[in-house]
Amino acid sequence: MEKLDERKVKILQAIIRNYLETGEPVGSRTISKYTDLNLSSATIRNEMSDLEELGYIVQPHTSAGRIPSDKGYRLYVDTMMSDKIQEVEDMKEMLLEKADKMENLLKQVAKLLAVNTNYATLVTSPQYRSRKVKFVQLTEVDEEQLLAIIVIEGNIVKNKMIVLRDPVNSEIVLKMNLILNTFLQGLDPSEINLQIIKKIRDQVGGYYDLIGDLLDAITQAINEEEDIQTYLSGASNIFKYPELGDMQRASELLYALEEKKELSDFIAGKTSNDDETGIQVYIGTETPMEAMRDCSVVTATYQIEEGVFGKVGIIGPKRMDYEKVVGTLQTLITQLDDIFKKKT
Amino acid sequence: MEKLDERKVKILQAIIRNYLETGEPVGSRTISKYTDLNLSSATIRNEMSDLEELGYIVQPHTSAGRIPSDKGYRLYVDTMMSDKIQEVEDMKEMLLEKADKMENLLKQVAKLLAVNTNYATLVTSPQYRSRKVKFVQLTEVDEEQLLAIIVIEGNIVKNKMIVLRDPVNSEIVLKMNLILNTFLQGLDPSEINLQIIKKIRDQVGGYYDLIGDLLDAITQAINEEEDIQTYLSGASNIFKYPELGDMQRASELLYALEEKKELSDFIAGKTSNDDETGIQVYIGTETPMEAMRDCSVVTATYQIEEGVFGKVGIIGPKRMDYEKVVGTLQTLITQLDDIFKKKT
DNA sequence: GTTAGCACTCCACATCATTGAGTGCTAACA
DNA sequence: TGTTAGCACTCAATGATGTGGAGTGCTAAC
Repeated sequence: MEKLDERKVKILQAIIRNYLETGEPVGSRTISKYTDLNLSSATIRNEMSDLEELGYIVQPHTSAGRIPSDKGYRLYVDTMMSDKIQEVEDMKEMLLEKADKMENLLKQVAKLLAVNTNYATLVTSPQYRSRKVKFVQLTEVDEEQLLAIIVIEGNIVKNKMIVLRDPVNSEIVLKMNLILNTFLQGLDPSEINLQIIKKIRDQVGGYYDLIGDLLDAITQAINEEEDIQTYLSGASNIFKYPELGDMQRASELLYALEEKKELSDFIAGKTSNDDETGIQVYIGTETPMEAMRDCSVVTATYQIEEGVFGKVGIIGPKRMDYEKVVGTLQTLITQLDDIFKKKT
Repeated sequence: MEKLDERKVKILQAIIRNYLETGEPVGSRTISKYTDLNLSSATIRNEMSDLEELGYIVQPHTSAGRIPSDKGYRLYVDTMMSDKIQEVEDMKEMLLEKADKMENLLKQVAKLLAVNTNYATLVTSPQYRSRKVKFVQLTEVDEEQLLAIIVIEGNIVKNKMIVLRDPVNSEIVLKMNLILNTFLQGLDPSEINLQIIKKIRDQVGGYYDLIGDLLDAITQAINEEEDIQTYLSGASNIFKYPELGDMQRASELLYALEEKKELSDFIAGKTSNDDETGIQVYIGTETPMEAMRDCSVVTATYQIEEGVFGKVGIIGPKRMDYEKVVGTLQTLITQLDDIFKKKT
């Protein structure tokens, strides 16, 4: 790739900035006035012609101004963005207000981001890597039901009701409690196999059905919700950007957002590696989804504790305000870090 | 209100049916051919003129056909709908597949409905009337944390981590367990007041901070999620109906759907009274929301157990296929009933 | 009471001209 | 050699205009 001289860079920057604001193709005269380069429109035209040849900008049609290409945006995001400082001080307060439950917190985050940025946002629930059993606790609810509480590494609490086939007495429950804990502590659900079951059965002697039911329930509870939850907010913001707005496109896009599967796979999938802040930008066709060819996606990774990650994604038009979005995400991530540190 | 003679009813019915299918204003000639009345278009015109005067149909503009008014739809829904039998046999199976957790079940329901009907659907989580404590169980997690598990009437399980200010020993935890249960069993969160706290403090003697923290955590856990959750699905279906489709409208509507508060208040709010099946239909301006003036909403109530209700709402264009929607909801409700009965 | 016929209305659609923003190119200038 | 002014050209957007067709209302005849 040819290196751009400084003037070309400035012009490209001006074009992108202007386009981000207006959403309209920008012409040479505009740039001539907009920048402090003091160049006539004609000169700009020549430069723009070059920039187009190099692939940084494109013309939607012959007699229109230029708009940035994906390549142009990419250059802008990679090298030209100044680190704006963000004024999202109040975010933290608002976050803390309802942050008592993880699920609510994440919903809150999604909404907050959507309102702040005017784009659609997607937050995925954290993915717990480790699923080792910390301890199990059985409690009698009534004659017919037993409540199993399972605490997993990272203090995730799961619970499951077990319907009893035969009545049991408190003594048995106590015994079970003890035995289950001895055998299951520190185990992964994948490690709960027939051998373990056999050992437990040998220990207890009898109650085969019950043991089977219990272990079933426990593994089920642990594995439950393995499918990452995703929280979507601000989808209606899509309509604020006319370039996404012809029914057809908007419909597809909205469908893609609703049908979160593919999107959240994409967002959650890649662990960021190149950027130390964990923020990544996907422009246009850099996203894997057809419906999003006119969009850009900015993702960030938050960390709850060692090894427990979740993702935040912002979906907007290609002309999204990258600086603001990246800035907002950066502060958000630090805020979240603070909150989680405090909680633990 | 004047009574319509049989012929007028037939014509009105034909108009509505036709409009439901096509979404276009329907003219006299169409009806003349469409029905088995063997009347010329001129006669139909006269009748239509009458129907318009009576307010059952309207003309979007002078030289166009007629479309049903809200009043017309209302009559149709109230009296003219034949009870179609629905072919949603497979629904039940699909439902059971992932029905292990209430939240997942409801999401599943919303999605299923959206896919089946091609409208947007909204499901609200059940509202538990009774919040009486069944029992409480404290467990030590580690030196710094205590896990409180609270089971509420209806076997709703809540849990909460409590960070300890001072270390405690197992003996104290056991004692607390016992005392908490004796005092809290059968109480509503509103009944946990200073008197109770005082009584508990007297019993334990000391550990004032701990008791305060515990009771705080417990009441918090009980009240948490009192705000009804709502699950939205199939919002992108909106775009399938051109009459909702000019950007402006669609945007407002989508926003209303996303900003679930108002909508879910409305859907959850009224307890159905007039229809024994609990299914209610709101047409156009019968809904309280401005953004939905071009929509109809059909709601149904499901029951988990005595006194525990949730709602299901389907949002579509006024020309929604009322028969199908009502039918589908009816079978859904019975399916849900089955599932919940089985579970308990 | 029903029907045929006709004048009328008005939206939808296509056609056409106009406008204006923007370009590319060339020639002149510094 | 880089910059600029000028000019012809392109093309989307806009608006005016005309036409066709679907549909109505009304009247007169059956």
